[in-house]
Amino acid sequence: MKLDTLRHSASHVMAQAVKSMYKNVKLGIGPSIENGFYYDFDLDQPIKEEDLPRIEKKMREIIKKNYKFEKETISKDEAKRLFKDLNETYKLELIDELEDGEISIYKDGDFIDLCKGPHLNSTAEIGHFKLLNVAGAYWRGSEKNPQLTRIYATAFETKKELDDYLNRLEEAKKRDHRKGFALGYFSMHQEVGPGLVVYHPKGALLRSLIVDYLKNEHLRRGYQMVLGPHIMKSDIWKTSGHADFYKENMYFFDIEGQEYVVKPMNCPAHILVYASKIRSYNDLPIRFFELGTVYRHEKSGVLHGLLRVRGFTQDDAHIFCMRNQLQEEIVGVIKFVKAVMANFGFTDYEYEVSTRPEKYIGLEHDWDNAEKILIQSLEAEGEKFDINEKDGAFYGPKIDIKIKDALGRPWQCATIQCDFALPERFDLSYIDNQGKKQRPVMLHRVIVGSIERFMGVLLEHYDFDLPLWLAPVQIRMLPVTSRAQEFALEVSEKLNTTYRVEVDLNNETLGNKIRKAQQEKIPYMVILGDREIKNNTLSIRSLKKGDLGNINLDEFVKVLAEDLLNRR
RNA sequence: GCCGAUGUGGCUCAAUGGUAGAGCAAGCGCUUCGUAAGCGCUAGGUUGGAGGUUCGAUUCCUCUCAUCGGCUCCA
Repeated sequence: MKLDTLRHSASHVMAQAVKSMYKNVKLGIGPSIENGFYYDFDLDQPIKEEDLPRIEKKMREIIKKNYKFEKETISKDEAKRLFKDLNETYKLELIDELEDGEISIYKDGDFIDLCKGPHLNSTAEIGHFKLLNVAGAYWRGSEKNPQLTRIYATAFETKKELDDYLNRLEEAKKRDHRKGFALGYFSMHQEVGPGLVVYHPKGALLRSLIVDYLKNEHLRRGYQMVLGPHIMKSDIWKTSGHADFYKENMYFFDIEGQEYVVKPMNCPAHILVYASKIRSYNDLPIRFFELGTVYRHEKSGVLHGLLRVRGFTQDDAHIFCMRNQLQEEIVGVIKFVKAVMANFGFTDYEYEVSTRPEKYIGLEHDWDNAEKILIQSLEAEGEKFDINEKDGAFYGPKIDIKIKDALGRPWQCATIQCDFALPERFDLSYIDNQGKKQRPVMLHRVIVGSIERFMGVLLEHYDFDLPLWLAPVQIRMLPVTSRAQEFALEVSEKLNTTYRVEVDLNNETLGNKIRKAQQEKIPYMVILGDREIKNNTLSIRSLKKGDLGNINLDEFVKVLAEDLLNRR
């Protein structure tokens, strides 16, 4: 039995239950999805989360009655009459778009739905299900359409599979990176504004570790650092096209009658550096890198912790090259992404190629060409990918790379975008070996994407238990009694030239200090008491492995050095 | 932006149309302790903000801000 079939049948039963419990319900669609299913309803009154158990109860009654799922095929006209009688206006809209000929409907008990199937034999075969949450969703995914009430749910054949899935959801909730607000990483404030992050010591340290690493990796791969101002006159954004195509996301303001923009992207400054002198084909490719902080006016409803914010910093670079260098550059970036991500502990990727959208600038021919090169680059790297039709940026097609975390959830981080349009708009050129002016091609690319988002993903991936090189506090000294405090400070002095060390001088029991260090996910605890003072050794406790026994300082330093190399 | 929900001390949560209570955290004191919570005391809140209803609002209503679950959008 296919899970999809089971879930889709469960969605019919859910619709059946809702229709029997509420008046004037109109049905949207009710497909099975990756981890469950949903059904959309147009209702007179809202369904609330607390109503879900009642709907579940009704569903169980329906399942118990063991209705057969019966398929019937009728003509398009008959279907129209049938769903008109049922007052299912959304279904009528769907029927209108179906080809003429036979249309299939499914019945179970008194419930009829437009549906191409397949279904289980009867409702009793629906295994174990759970309604999860209620949400608003636009009819057919367009914000111009009315908003329906969507109930998300899931179903499995066995109770164990259902419980396992619900446990995974719990686990994901426990790992929520927003715990970092309480753990001293960062904060957001009503009075500062939504989507704007304030970094606290741990967060600022983690951020700077990530940023330092990225800087070094770029420099040794032939990127040059550049830096643009955070505000620029709107003129340059008119040239770039952003003032037209990206307007609703930009912050405009006025200075002495001049219109300015807080930069939402870093490309214009990089382009100005490129254009600042005559470039030879010998100079290409030129790779400009900036840890560029940008501000984008994201709609209030889309903000989400660190994963979607209004002010963020990108590890952004623009590569200017000749057309015949494009594929090599793209392959280089793909390799770069994989190297960086592996170093942070991510080894599972998903690739998507997004093609020309409705709103675009540039020539159709260039778009087609660029799409071809992106696909060839992925093939050259032996990577599988999906095509995301019409989802490119307005200036060019792109490859999006998603990393999968410890719980198997995909996160969009890296993106590689081809651009034939901006070089045209800014009249960029290089001199070829014939002494003639040529137009370079531009690549926009980020590796981790937004430092903010990446930190959120990292924290959830590791459940705050960061690898040693990224741990804000690497070692905490725990003196057992006040007699050991001096020794603890002494050892700390020796270690803190290389490592981030704290000494817990609180008047607490050892158990209490260990508990706190464990909760704060500090990788190494060094326990010091009379025994250690006497033998001049350290009692090491590892966050993950527990008591490692007594060793001397040199041996501990070796353990640390070893662990630092372990970047997974 | 849209649909729905939520908003109580630093954190997690309780309570009520008659001006709020606990645990953790914090401060002080006692305790000097061996691998995940020692004991006691103290302090801390104009219940997100504004307005309204009421003799009286934190509780009811309206607006607003923020957050959460989604949709659309996206790094």
